[in-house]
Amino acid sequence: MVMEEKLVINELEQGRELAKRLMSNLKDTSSIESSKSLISEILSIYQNAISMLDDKKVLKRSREIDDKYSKNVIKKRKVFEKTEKVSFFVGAGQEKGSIDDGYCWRKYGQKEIHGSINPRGYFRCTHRFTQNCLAVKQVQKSDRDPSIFEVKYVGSHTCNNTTTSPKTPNFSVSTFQEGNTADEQREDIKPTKTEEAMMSFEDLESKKNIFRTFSFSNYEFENGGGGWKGNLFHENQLSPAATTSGSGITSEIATAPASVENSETADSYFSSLDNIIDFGPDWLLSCDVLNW
DNA sequence: GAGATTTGACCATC
DNA sequence: GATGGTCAAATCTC
Repeated sequence: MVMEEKLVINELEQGRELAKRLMSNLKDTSSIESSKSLISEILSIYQNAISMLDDKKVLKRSREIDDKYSKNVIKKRKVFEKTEKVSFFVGAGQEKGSIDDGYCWRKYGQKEIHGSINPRGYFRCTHRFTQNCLAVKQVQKSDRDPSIFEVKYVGSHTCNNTTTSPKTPNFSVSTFQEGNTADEQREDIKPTKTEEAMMSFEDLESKKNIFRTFSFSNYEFENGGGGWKGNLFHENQLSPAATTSGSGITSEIATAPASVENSETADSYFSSLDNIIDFGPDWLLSCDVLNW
């Protein structure tokens, strides 16, 4: 085990001890201030641990990219120069119908993913060749909760075309952005062009709201409409309505814990943390206390 | 017939 | 060698 990993483990162990103390404190309603202080410490420790892991990852990625260009070889397997990956968690009851995100997607592949029950669908922008739009998304039904779809966006739209007028979909969203620490993600959320477009038509009051689980009605769903060209919402062909970049380590994770497993970064962190601390109702309470 | 989806094959990466 | 991402021919839908 390398030194950095030992340090991370040490940090997490400290967090575990603090969490235990926090649990004891929570039984005593008179020690709320003390609990808040402990929570701050815990968060700081986890942030350190995550940052350590992130630094390692960034260094590794940097080496990969350097290798790619130094060899001047075109790789068929995509090496994303842009690390913007977003996961969406589409709520229940949406297997049928459509969520129109205003962009036109074309499915170009589907794969059985090792360790996953459900296949992953691969979509790219219809205008890929006409407008050189490199936006891509991957859609996979959650193994834990079949009513949830996990959607990963890679790249942003450079095309001008949108398929329809803006829609108001009904889905829950949880996001994370690869390569950023949790605090950076919360405080420095910069949407892509796609995201800006989506936010404008969804009438979201602020970027902060994106990181709250939300749902609102969708006319097409509720009326059984066949938007999105009438066929994109069979199980692996959905198109969620909004893209947001930013943190996955937000309250969304806590509100949709069953859905983070395929996230490349946040899920691994949280699956580990989950073994250390039992994220129960108190955890959600803690998030509220800290204004997450 | 045009455009979208399906699916097996190919290939890069790990 | 296993896995995941993409290609492209076959097929389907409108």
